[in-house]
Amino acid sequence: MDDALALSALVLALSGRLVQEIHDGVSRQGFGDLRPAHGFAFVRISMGDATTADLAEHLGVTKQAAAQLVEELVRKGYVERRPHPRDARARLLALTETGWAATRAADQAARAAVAPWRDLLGEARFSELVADLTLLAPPGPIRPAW
Amino acid sequence: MDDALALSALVLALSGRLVQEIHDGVSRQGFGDLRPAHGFAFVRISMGDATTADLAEHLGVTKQAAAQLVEELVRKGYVERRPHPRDARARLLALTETGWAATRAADQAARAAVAPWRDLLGEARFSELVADLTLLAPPGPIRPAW
DNA sequence: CTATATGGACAAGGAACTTGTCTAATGGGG
DNA sequence: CCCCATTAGACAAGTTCCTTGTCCATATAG
Repeated sequence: MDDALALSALVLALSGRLVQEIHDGVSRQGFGDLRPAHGFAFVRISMGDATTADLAEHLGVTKQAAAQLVEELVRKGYVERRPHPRDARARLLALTETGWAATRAADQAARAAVAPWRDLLGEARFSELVADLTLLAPPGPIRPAW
Repeated sequence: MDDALALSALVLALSGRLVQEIHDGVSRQGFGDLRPAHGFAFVRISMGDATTADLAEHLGVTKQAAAQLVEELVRKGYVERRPHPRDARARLLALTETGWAATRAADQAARAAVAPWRDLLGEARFSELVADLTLLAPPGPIRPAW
């Protein structure tokens, strides 16, 4: 009956370790100046058509906080600001080649972190796990901390 | 093949929403002055025999940061410092009755957040999910952010 | 054309963490 | 029994990241 309480603890524990391992993997691949929160910004920016205000809503922070984060990512060479085709106020955000490289590094680290799970569970249970979590997945943006 | 990448995103998304829902539930039950990070401190303190240094290691922060967090929780009435029976330097941390009440509120919020998952998956798949995640669960402390 | 809303910049403040230093107590090895 | 390296915790200062508040330029509805 208290599966429910245990399950919430398991998800939190698993997520915490996953964040840590992805961050470590990204750092080891030469992107030591990125923190977990940056990854969530990359997710939104790589989707395209993102302004700073869009990013703020995606991350669940104020637009000033998003603007500071963008400024940092631009300064470090991961993101560039391009003019918006239909709105002279706005700037479209885009990943630079370095930004895409960091994204690939994060993806690789995420795959490496999850790979042992496939071995532990076996192929069948692993696929079921993916299917189950897909059912439970929230519709909204991916907010929290990696 | 890219189940692995999808799975890591799913775990992060699920964890993020879980943290948010637990925090909201705890706030609604009258503990609006607690933040997600406090919950992880409560986990360690409720296990007993915790000093500030123990707490720091559990949370993965410096002992100064842990000391500030303890000071805040003491000031708000959730935690008390008791003399250590065998070490005059150290102080044992313990939850007050208010601290236990907050812990119960968090447990209830966690159960409420997970309850819909049981309905979505059905009893059999839900039990399998708990079993699978138990296999994958890291041995160490529950670190991250709720 | 005017009124309101929106994207973004600028500035100041606050919350939570860090590093650095200090004192007092502990506990192992001579 | 006594050093002395180690450890628990307090105190102080600095950094980082986020907030609130304000402003301007542009967009859009009526």
